[in-house]
Amino acid sequence: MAISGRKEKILQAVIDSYITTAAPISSSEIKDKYFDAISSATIRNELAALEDMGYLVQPHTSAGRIPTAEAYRLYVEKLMPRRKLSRQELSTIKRYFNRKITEIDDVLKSTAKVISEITNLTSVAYMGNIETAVIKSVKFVKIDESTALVIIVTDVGILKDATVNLGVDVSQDFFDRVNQFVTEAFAGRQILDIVGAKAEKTLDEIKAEYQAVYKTVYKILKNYAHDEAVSDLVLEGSAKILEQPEYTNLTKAKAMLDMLDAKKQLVPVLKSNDDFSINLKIGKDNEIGQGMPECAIVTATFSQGGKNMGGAGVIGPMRMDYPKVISVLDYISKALSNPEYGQIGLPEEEE
Amino acid sequence: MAISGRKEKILQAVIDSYITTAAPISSSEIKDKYFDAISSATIRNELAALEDMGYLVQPHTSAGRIPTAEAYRLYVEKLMPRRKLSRQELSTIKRYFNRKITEIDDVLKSTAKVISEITNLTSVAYMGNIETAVIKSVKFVKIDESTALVIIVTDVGILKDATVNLGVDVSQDFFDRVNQFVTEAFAGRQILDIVGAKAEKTLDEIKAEYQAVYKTVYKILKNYAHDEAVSDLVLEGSAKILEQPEYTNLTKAKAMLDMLDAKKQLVPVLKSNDDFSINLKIGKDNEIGQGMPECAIVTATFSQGGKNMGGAGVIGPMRMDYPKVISVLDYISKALSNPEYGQIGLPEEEE
DNA sequence: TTTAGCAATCTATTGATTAGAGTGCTAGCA
DNA sequence: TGCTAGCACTCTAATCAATAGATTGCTAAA
Repeated sequence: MAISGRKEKILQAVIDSYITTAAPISSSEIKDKYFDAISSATIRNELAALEDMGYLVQPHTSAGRIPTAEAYRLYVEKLMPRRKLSRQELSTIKRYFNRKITEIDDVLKSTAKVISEITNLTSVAYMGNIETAVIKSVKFVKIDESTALVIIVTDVGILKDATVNLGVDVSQDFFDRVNQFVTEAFAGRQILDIVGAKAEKTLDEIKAEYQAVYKTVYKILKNYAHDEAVSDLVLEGSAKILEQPEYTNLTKAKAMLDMLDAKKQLVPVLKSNDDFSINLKIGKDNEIGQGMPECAIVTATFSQGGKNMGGAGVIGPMRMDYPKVISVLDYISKALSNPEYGQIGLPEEEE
Repeated sequence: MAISGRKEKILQAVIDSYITTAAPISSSEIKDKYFDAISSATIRNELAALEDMGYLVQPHTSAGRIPTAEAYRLYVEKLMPRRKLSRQELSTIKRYFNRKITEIDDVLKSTAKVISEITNLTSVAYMGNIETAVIKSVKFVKIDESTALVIIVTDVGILKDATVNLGVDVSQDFFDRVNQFVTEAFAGRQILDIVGAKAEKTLDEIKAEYQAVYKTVYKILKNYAHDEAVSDLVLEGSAKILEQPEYTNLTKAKAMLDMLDAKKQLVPVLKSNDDFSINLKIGKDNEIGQGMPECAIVTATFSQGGKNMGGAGVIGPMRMDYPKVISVLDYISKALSNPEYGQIGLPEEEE
């Protein structure tokens, strides 16, 4: 059923009000604050209709109305006023990204922090599937007599490096040759390919002296392809969830925080539906097993060269300031997708 | 005033009971569960005396007694039964540390995780002052045409590297010479010395082509000497705080979580009193500004070669399972202080 | 189609009452 | 001198009834 213009306005009023006050709104309150021209009784009729349509509910008979998940969805898609970031918000973002940012990890941390600060919600940032990254080069760097640092450079950044124990002291010359060998062996290929291919190069084909390093790199890549996803999820401001009135109920708060603590569970929810740049999951959309409390998750993805690099977003009550959240996410998503954009993503080089 | 043997036993009974039940204990309950030989009236007298001595309080007149911070302190120092780790706990620890552990960061994460899992409390792990680390070598590694990775190897581990933009494509030969130069310039010295010394080498003394790299390394070290401490603090299981009955009060819970969120505040508290291997801060000891809720912080430090490397511990209600907490911390502290101990700290090298 | 009016419903708060827990004190006993 | 039984006293927590207030849905009239 199509929704009339007046109904739309009333629904918007209810949502606007609920987003700021967190309390059910009554027909007379709507009249006073939003519609001076029509009576509360008329509004009541409209409210009843909106309730029939599934956009509103009453906590109990003698209470006002609150929006349903369906209402929020409509709100975000059609009703919501679009807004721009304020000068202050923009400068907050810039401030965060002007710090030293080197590894992928740092980008995630900064992103999550700034989103949480501006929206006052729990935020999350994660990296896209690293498996599809293409390796550009591999280097062994000698650290001391018997250990080396393995550095794997990919098109999406430097992988968190690992040290390996070589057992014996080896010459610089050997390192040079090894580096040439491993780069030749791995460069230009996707991690997925390398790990996925069955018994790709039998070890026999490899010169004996390189077998150990080959195995080492292979093992590191395999690690990344599998369980590493979890560590590349950064949460910020999980305590902020408690500021929301919907989580004054301690049981709900606990459920929420537990879910956040077990980051692993979040990954599939966050990574699903990555087709759109802004993604809204609300109410039933994001059931994680049983214990998932009612909440909304808004995420934005960022990509470079058509390749999905990762995403970031907020987790909070369904009643959240969508215009603000979406404008922030939109900005940051664009910024991260394009390093030139506002200097974000580039380390500051001056003093 | 000295405390009689029977008072000690009664106090211990009160604390034992309170640690497990979280409820005030009455004189008759003490009699039933711990002292069948003497009457509840006698126990009441002793309890009144212990209250006068400052070891017990009553929430209200018709309630039982609960221990004070003072009581816990005495408990940990004298009364508490020492216990060993169970086989299961040991295997949990081993399981955590058998994963790939490379950078300092990973050690902190694993340490925090395992402590939190075993004690069921919020845990924390941090790195000691990096400023006193002695630099062993510095390396620039070429990543692509115009960027390089800076690796600083110290006696406490590899510093998280920063990428720098070189602007122009430089030859491998240049890298080799640069690496020799920076290592000569910085190796063997404490970060603190380098940063602290005023205008140590005027840039004029340095060959023009090396000035940029010199400045880069200097800047990185300066960063480490200052604000970097915060990122080297890992928290785990902050939601666990909500499982404790003392934080069913939402205001208290919020205060606690906020404090944990603002990791920065924690640093001075954690790093104070690092003289002892096990450190107990309880009640008033750890007032952080105004909002700090009543809680206990138990930390252990670990060191290598007499040098303080960092610490780890738990944060929870004053009523916590001290015997367990302390035995875990003690074990982990020893393990981390000595890499040979139980294979902890060494990456597994097999499959 | 809108609106005024009103009965009906439900929540939230208050106050009073009660049952129960636990203490402190007193007086008697070994 | 130290222990204990007994009892009055205090405080909490739970229950219940009563009340005030909020908000609706419905009806009938404009």
